[in-house]
Amino acid sequence: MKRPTIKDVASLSGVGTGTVSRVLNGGSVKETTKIKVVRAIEKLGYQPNQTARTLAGGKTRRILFLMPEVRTEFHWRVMKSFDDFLDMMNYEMVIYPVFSDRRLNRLKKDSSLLEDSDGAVICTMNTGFLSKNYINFGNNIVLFEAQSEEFDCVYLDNIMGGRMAAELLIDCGSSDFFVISFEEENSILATENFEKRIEGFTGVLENKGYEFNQERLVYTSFFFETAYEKIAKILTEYDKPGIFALADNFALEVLQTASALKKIPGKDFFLIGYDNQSWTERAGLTTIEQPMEDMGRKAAELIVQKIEAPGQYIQPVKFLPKMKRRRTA
Amino acid sequence: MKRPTIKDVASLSGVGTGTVSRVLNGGSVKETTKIKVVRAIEKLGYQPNQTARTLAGGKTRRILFLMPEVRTEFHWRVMKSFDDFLDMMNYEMVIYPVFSDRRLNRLKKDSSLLEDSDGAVICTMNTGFLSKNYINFGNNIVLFEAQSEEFDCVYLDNIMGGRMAAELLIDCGSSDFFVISFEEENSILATENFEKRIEGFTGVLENKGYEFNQERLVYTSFFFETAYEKIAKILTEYDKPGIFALADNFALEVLQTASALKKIPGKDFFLIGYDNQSWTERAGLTTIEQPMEDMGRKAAELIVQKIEAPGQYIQPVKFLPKMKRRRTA
DNA sequence: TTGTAAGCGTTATCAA
DNA sequence: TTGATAACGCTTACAA
Repeated sequence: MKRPTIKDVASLSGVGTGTVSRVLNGGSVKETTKIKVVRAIEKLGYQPNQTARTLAGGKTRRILFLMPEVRTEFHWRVMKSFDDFLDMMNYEMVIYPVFSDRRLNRLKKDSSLLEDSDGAVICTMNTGFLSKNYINFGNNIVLFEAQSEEFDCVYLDNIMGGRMAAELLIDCGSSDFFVISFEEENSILATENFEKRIEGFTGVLENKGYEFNQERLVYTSFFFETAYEKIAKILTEYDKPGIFALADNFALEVLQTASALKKIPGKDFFLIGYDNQSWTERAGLTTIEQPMEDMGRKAAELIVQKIEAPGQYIQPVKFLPKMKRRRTA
Repeated sequence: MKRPTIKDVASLSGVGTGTVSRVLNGGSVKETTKIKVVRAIEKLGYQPNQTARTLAGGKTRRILFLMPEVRTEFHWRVMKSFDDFLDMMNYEMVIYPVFSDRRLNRLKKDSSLLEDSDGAVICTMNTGFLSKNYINFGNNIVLFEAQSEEFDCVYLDNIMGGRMAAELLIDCGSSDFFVISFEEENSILATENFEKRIEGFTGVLENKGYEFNQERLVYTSFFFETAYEKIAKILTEYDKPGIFALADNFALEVLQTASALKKIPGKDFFLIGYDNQSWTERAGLTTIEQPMEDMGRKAAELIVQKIEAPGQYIQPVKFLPKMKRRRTA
């Protein structure tokens, strides 16, 4: 049994296909005919064919969310907030995980997925590939966690975040400073964000005459704690070291190492995280907040705006970090 | 500037569209004309329009992966392995995260997304909603981490996993047994898997005359460690307790609690995790392996098979858990 | 307010 | 081996 088409609906309700299309898409139709059509639709269990719609120039009401990473609390919360707004506007979100170069190349090679979407949000990704014109996104693009002159974008002022961390740590009385960062596994993941945090951080230190060199940059990983020894060394060899963890995840590792060593945060050492993840308040971790929900929602607003009112100017939206001061610094 | 179509290629190379289509899809074309066409394609930078292809009767070569959870190592690795095979077969994977009832209802209400896919894999979800016929998936469905008579499915024998845990813990000499589980946040997430682990576990205990009641079931959460006190109590009040953590995540919490309490795993208490996550070997955690990569690949094989050779029998594929014995038990 | 018909970019059939 | 042409199911002028 074949699936009913718009023609079946039209003939069953005794109208033209144009009329059916109009009731489907909200054109003006007389109330009585509308009722006839709706009844036929229900009777047949008709569902419009999305492929045909797209080909005919219609909208999909679907937005593609490109993300190189989906496992972090940050991305999870951004995604949910993004979806909340989209749902309200009657759009649908689909995730395209870009966890490898291969996935990215696939997208470049076959852009049908993008064409089947009204727009795309590109999240936490190196955007170098974009300007190379590899991909024709049809212009409905919003960048997330990236800065750009050419595209609408939503990002946090990471340099300021780094500065705030340095200033507070200095205030606390530290004179030896360390940064905990991570080793990237995914070359697509935008690391500029982390570099800017470091830039802001070391900028202030230099300014105030403190030393900082590459040896004070410790690498761990997002999902496995791998820097125990190095952190332990910092905690034991320095007096009141000031540690800036570029993500709350890393701060957790410091906290646990300290706990094993019986070092007390806020007294024996000072620690600042980044993100303001949900567990940090309970843990008493001083951290730099990223307003994830606000940022996710803003990205959703921008992409919907672009779709529904094309031809606007590029809007770069900068969010400001906020210090959440708690026990560790 | 409009994107070139097959017509542009045809006229530039002086052939008909049918011929171009044939070189694109591997029909028989004379070598010399083929060269002309290929040259035109390259010159124009022509890319076939997937939407038109689909409408003209083709497939989308796209598979939707429905997941209620994307943050765990388990789902991440399954997803990657799944994608590896799909990519090899020239399919494209897209994720539809089902992190709320609302998302699920959306899918029920508007199934265009599903129709735009050649098939769907439904992962770790309560499948009750499926039999209600809410969704017409066009029959290309594979269930993952769920058991069913009506659908192809890939799952692990969780009852056996539970049994193996109980037997080993008994062997180790424990006589007090505990299970660490989690509190669900997402009603769509299939909890049957966890229930079956418990079922197998307690089944063996009862059989061998050991007591187990609800009070010995401790709840924590996947992403936040919330059971410190309860675990500490178990570790201090019982002699050589045997602890079965229903996921490695929970086992990690036990390990950390024990470390703070100076209790030695494998001596003061025995601990078995579940999954065989990548950090467990280094940590010396005894755990029950789920062959994530094999399972992901199998699901990919099944869905491709269903798409390319329809009308097969339902295939339920059961994987067997494997004990990875290490220091903690 | 409505129906008709011309696209949208392919694939597939059928003559040539 | 080819080219012309009819689908595929919809949207959207345009005319009535």
